[in-house]
Amino acid sequence: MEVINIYKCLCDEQRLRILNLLKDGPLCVCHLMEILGSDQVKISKQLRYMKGMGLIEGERVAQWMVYRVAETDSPLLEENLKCLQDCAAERLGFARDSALRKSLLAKLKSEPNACASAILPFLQATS
Amino acid sequence: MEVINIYKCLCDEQRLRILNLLKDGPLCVCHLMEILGSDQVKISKQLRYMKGMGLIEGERVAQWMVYRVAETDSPLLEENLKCLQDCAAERLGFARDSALRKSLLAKLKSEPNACASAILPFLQATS
DNA sequence: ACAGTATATACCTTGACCGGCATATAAGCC
DNA sequence: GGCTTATATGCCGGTCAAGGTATATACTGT
Repeated sequence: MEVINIYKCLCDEQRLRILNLLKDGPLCVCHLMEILGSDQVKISKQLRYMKGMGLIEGERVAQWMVYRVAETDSPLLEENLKCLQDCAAERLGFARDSALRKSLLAKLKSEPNACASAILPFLQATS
Repeated sequence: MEVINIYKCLCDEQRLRILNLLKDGPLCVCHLMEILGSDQVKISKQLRYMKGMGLIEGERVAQWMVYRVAETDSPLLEENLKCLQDCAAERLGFARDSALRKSLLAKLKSEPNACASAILPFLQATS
């Protein structure tokens, strides 16, 4: 995970919001679309970009792709995501996004659909 | 100091090196040119960019421009510069740059020239 | 094999930034 | 007012990234 690449990912608001969501646990594309209120192509492109930069990893589960923050030896990204939560949360709507994420996952647990049953095993770690 | 703007400045290696130098105290353009081994136009453009983003401030002293990291309420930049020193110093040659900065300032103090006598008052705070 | 869902990619246009070169501005010195 | 030094800006061509639209791929279920 190259220093410059980390910053290249962090310098876009949509990517920041995605990373803020993924730092709390993996999500699949359809969830990101719903939480961020964006369209599939835009999200896919940002994910591809960040994957190319080594920040995130994707794993296919049936028809879905589950993305997560990549394991790393550099504390830089982790440190930034933590710091952002304190000093920029409201500015970027992180709280709203995280709340949406939480209610979305809760709904998936209480009313599992196909997608939910496919990805829930990956989400248990994060409630 | 906008979060995104901070990251836009941090995602370029030359700008990172400049910020790493300025975090230890103000410098003028000619010193940055010498330490970074780069040419005047490139340096000036990067400084202008970062000034536009609110990361640094410039002050004219006679013929020279003295640049420093802007005062800020957000700890994000400071936190990153600190973190970079630990986790990316060698990768980006920070140590070499800082050593050059130190020897340059030492030389300015022992053999003051026109430039030195103009900017030394601004550098006292940082040894 | 076919249809449907989820996701990725290709192509195009636009805008941002970078490097190189030339030139302009600002200040000091004679 | 000219000359020099220090720094900034304008223009241009190249590259990279973003948005939009269309299309391709991967997987599932029948």
